[in-house]
Amino acid sequence: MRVSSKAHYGLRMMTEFAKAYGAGPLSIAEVARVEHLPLAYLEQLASQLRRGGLVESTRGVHGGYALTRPADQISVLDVVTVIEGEVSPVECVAHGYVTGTCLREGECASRGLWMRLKQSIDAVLSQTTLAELVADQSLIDSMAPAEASR
Amino acid sequence: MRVSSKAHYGLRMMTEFAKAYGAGPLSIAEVARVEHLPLAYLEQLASQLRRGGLVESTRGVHGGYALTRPADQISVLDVVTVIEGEVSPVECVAHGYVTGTCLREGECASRGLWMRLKQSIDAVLSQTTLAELVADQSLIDSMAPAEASR
DNA sequence: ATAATTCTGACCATGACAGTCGGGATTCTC
DNA sequence: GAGAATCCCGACTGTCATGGTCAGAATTAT
Repeated sequence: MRVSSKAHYGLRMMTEFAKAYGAGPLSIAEVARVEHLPLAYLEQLASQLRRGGLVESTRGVHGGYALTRPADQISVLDVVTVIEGEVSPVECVAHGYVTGTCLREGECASRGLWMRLKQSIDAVLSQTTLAELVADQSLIDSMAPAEASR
Repeated sequence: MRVSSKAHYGLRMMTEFAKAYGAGPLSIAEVARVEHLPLAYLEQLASQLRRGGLVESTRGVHGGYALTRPADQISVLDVVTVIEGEVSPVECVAHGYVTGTCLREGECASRGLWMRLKQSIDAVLSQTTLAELVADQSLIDSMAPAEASR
């Protein structure tokens, strides 16, 4: 019951892309720098995000990545799904589940529980967008200077 | 973002114990039989559940395991927690988290998100008790014969 | 040309998961 | 007391996901 740090990294990268949205592509070298994450690893994640359609890339000298749509139209669920695959506590409540695969199907009492759980998780993750994360961060940053001056 | 089958097995075993509650201990051999789960593996899980205080054991010929409290006082969260440890999407929202461990603490915008997520998951899992799972199962069983007669 | 980028595939170390196995300790039943 | 049914425990194992690293190719601005 945890989010992989892979997905977490991906999300952090996406918030950086969100901040840079509209100002040309942002390189992962830059992301690695400000987020203190391993560059080679980010490369992989960025590729996944691109294949998932969340970002588009520009190669060459002033290249980098940019969101394919505004930050308020990309939810955390979108990001997590692209990186970790569908979030589903057990196989039998996944979207692509084929009826009959689970032998216990008929007599399974906990399926309802898992479905409620999945819905609950999906709800939280889909309600939060990258735009909100960025806004929260700005808020935090604006308070930070006072505290950081020790 | 998934529940291990280990925890799932544990839960299934617990519902069997719940059904047998009040009628003496239930052996894991019996559980393995009706749930079609590997006995040797269940032994390990049962030990964990005992160490976690959810069941108590009786050795010897008519031995087995029994819940330490009524099924309506044991939540799914209790079971999952004993087997998988605290359910927490990321380290920094875990119960025993030591402030300062995460370098980004101050400027982390997603922490609020993870806390909401954890709360949401905990809520779903703690609201469902073993008693309810058993009740659901009885309901299913009472409908099943008609359908099973094909 | 060269430097900055993305892109790709291969590689690797570690640990969790999902078991299996062997034998010991306890307790009921005969 | 012998045996059988149990729980108990530690060690072992194979497979897979995670969290990376690395080398080099392709692309593009300067």
